[in-house]
Amino acid sequence: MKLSKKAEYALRALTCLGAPGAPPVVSIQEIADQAHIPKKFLEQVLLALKKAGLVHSSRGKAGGYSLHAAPARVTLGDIIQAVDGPFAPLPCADATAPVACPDCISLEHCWLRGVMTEVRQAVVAGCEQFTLADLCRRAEDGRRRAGQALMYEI
Amino acid sequence: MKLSKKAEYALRALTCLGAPGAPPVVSIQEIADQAHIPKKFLEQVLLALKKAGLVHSSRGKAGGYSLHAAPARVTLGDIIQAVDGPFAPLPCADATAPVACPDCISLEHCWLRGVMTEVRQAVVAGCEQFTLADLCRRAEDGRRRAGQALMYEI
DNA sequence: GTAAATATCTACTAATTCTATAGATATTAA
DNA sequence: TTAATATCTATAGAATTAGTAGATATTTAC
Repeated sequence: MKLSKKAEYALRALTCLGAPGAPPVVSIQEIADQAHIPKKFLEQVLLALKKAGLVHSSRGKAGGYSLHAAPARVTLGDIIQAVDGPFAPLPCADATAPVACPDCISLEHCWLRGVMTEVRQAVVAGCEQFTLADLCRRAEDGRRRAGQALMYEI
Repeated sequence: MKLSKKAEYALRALTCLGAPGAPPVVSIQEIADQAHIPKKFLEQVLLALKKAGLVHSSRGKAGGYSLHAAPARVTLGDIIQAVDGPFAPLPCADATAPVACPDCISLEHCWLRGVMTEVRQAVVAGCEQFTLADLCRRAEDGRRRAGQALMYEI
């Protein structure tokens, strides 16, 4: 029940790509600078986001990253799961590939499984109430209200 | 988003204490045997549960642990938080003692804070739908359906 | 009052996961 | 051909989690 750095960085990076006025392609270096994220670590994060289909990348000079999916159709849950793997309080309560827990009886008779499956669903629902579009809006609002420089001139 | 061993053991230990036919007091050793939990580790778990007021203990010969609160009034969330500490995706999104995150602007202007606060609430709600009484019922059902020996004769 | 069974406390070790860094390679545009 | 970029593999360091060890205090029964 703690947001990993990887997930936090993913959120910051994506809100950077989705900020009003952001250029169509942004390099790792620039994201790292804007969002204060260690560059080499950010690499890994972006790679995970790419693998999950959330961003698109282009190589070579003037290369970089851009949002792939529409911000309104990407949820907070999608982002977290892209970098941290699927939500699963227990191996047996995984949504798509449940595996019996080490010292549990069996998948069918594990009483914790049903409980944890419902907990997982609650978490997913809690994360699906926010879209990347929401996050970008909130991030921009936050910068405004803090009197901070906006990320990009618009 | 993973159930810690501590929390899992806490759940197993408490359902052991709350099982139908359970004696009024159960020793650490017996809980460890019944629930297959490393005894010394279980010690720490029970101490945390005691500190949180979920169990009562008595020392000396014939001492041991018993449930303190009514099982119907203890939620899954209470149990997890008793051993793992408060739910807080970020330090700034703690329910009772929010603290500004290391490299965030400020408590008031952090846009992630609002988001994570709502996520936390969703998690808490998901955990509050289950009471210890529910868990005990499910655990007993599970043992029955698995054709396992029941925990205590009734 | 002594022995045995119990909880409690403090400290430590081992294992795992998370965070971050390093360095080499591939790709692209100018 | 060069410079700027993404990509890949590996590893190091830090933090957290899981588990163990051993000494101490308390209570009951005899």
